[in-house]
Amino acid sequence: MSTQDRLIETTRELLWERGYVGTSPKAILQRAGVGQGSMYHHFTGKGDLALAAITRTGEEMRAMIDGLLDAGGSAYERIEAYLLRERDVLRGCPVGRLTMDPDVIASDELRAPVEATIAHLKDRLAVVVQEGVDGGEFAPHLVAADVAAAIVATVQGGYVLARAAGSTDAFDMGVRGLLSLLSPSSPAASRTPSPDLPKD
Amino acid sequence: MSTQDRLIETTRELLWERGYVGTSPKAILQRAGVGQGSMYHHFTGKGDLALAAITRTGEEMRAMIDGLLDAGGSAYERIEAYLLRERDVLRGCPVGRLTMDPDVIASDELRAPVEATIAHLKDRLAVVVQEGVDGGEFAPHLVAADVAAAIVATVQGGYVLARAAGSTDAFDMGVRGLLSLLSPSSPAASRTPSPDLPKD
DNA sequence: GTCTATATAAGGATAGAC
DNA sequence: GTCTATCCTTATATAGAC
Repeated sequence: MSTQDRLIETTRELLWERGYVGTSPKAILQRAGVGQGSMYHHFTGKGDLALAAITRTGEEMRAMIDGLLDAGGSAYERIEAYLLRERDVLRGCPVGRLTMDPDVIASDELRAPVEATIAHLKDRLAVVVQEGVDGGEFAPHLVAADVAAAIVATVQGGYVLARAAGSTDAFDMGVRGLLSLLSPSSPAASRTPSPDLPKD
Repeated sequence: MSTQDRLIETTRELLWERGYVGTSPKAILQRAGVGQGSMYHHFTGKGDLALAAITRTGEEMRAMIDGLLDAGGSAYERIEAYLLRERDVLRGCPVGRLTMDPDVIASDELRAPVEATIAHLKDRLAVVVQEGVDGGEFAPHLVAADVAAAIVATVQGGYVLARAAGSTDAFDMGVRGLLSLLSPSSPAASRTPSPDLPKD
């Protein structure tokens, strides 16, 4: 791995652990094992390096989301797959946590990849929810975009609950609660989409 | 207001805006308009002052929650009142945002009031949800504690979505999505709890 | 390209005058 | 109780040697 890559990867780790304001160039350099000069050779400064790191984290997350939602199965199953995917819950979301960082939010450049990643997740989920509504899996009055936002919010908020309590339990509870609301009629039944009906 | 109170109030503001790692004693003193000596006279240091500030914020929030949930109305109405209460959405939650602060999470003392506040909110909502289930307002298969966690998570995550997008819209969408899931059968109908039936 | 040295400011706390 | 002065460390960046 190149020195430049080492810097980006180390920065990704530290941004995840401590956020932007909590991460110093010195901490990055020490953990990466490189000198000051290398960093300022490849990047103009802390912000520039953080931008590269956040961008890469966002790309990775989008790829993971696409992988989960592109897999087969009913709408409910794909949403369930997203909600139940393995996570380091107590570490929080490497993208979402940046929204609580004042310097990230204050910079349109740093916020852009965060916004793009969250928007992508919401949009992809909205399509799945709409498919579920159209296929009769979900209640017909549901607004796909609203439910998608609720799904993303439940996950992001689940991290908050878990970290507040110092335990992953609250995250799991929130996810279970949301899934139970998504399947109101038959909680334990296998859910097969009803066949398409002629629309007239 | 005493100097001590000025310090606490100013610290609450800054913790809300910038979190713990992003808030320096110097910034507090400048905004409060007091000298170094006063702070170190009343508090042992930054952490001690932050503890007082977080504790007060937590107490205020708990009082507000109780006020909302103690008010009359159906279970749905009280949950709706909590979800739709006026908020400075783009500022985030003054308690929840602290869970993303590495130094707060690393300190059991600083985390305690955060945990207590979130737990109180979850517990109070769980009681309301259970009342809604028992009264026939909500689907009988719902687990109150799980749904309560989903409600809190939707709000906390809604802040994340809103701040990522730089707009309050996503917060409102998530709340609408959750409310629509809570009222699956009759989205627009007025919801009157069905009368209690004898339990045997 | 990478390193060490240096510079300026800020973070966080102490000492002691008033 | 409150203030200013001082102290040591860290944050962030630049300069220049190799």
